[in-house]
Amino acid sequence: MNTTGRKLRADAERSIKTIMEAAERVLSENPAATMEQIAEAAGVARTTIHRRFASREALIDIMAVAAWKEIAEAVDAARPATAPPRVAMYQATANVLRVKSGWRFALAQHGPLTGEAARIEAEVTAKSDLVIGRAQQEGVIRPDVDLLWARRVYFAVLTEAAHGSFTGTGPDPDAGIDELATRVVDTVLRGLGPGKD
Amino acid sequence: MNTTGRKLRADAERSIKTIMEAAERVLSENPAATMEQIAEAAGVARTTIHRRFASREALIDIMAVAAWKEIAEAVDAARPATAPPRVAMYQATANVLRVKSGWRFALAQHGPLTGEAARIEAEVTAKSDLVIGRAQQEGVIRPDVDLLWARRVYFAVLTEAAHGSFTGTGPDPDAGIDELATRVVDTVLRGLGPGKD
DNA sequence: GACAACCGCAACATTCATGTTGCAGATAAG
DNA sequence: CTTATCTGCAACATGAATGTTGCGGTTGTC
Repeated sequence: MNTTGRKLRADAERSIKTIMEAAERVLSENPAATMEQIAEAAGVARTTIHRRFASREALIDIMAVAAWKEIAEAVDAARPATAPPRVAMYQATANVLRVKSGWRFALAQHGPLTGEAARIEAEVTAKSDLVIGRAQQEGVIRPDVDLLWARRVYFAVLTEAAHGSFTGTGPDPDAGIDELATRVVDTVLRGLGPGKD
Repeated sequence: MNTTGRKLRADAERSIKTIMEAAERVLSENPAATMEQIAEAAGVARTTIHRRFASREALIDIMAVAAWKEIAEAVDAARPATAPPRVAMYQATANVLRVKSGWRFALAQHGPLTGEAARIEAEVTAKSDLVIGRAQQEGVIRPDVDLLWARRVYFAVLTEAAHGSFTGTGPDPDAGIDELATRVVDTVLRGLGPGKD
């Protein structure tokens, strides 16, 4: 396989991309799917996968890194350190939902992450905590709320929202995502109950 | 193995119980654990497991059924059809959290459930919807909230709360659970933000 | 157009989990 | 106490998935 970062030919790069996309598709429906099934879905021979990825584990790890990089970009694009907390939360939620729809498997927790992926995940977590902390300082989150709990709840609802309901790229795929993001932030901050009665 | 419901000897029943408990322990830490590892944790020979359970799949399925039965009892004990919605929600949450702490693996989603377990899960879902629907009628949940979304959010937060934080049976193991249940219901209904400002 | 890289295919080696069988000794039940 | 059941152990069968290698043909690259 290719451990060295040597320059690859164009068709090889294409194979890698095709394989990772197929793997994501197949594994998101059946995490125990075999290399054979992935190869078939990708339209390549099984040996080609082994040529490009040292092992099944390596393939999954590389997918996780790629996915988490996109998540990190999605969060950064929401300007977590500078934008008003509410805006940052909404933006990050929408961006992350978009990324999650394409990396359902790679972003699912398969035990604790390791290596590069773990590092990026930690970065994302830190940035999330930053936003949540700023949100509390500015009164968007109550002062008595534990921030660790706040993050866990936010992640849980975000992940739940990402399940299903990515039904086909209709006329405007972003409309659904934007609405979903609004609902996530709204639910986490206001809850499901009435304000005061 | 034992397909027929014949009367088993006391030691056989004991084995079954021990195996299921060990399986829950081992599989909750590593869902891909082998029968060998489960047998070792249970202190029995691997062949004994196969004597009591037709296959790995059967073992897991039986565990799922047992776990969901306990969940169903936990929900029923909260009187979902008659108790005031807030009370029922709180009671069900506390009861379910207790059960979840002992059946982490068996209650995790391993693809859609089948057979008996699926039936019980559907029952539980129906009763949850009942409580949530009554909650909305009585104004505990806003009228504009989609009930399917409400259930999904509630389940997501409940599951999140069940992760970790079952640290040892201290002097009063229920104190932690009760506090956790309060926090779950409070978070879902009030959210993390201020009431009005 | 020449050369190197890449792919499909077939064949093989290896490892590992699952499930079975038979038997000798232990243990519950009546 | 007698009998049927249960367990551990050792051995075996099977099947499946992973990973490797070599070759002939194809496809980028310069």
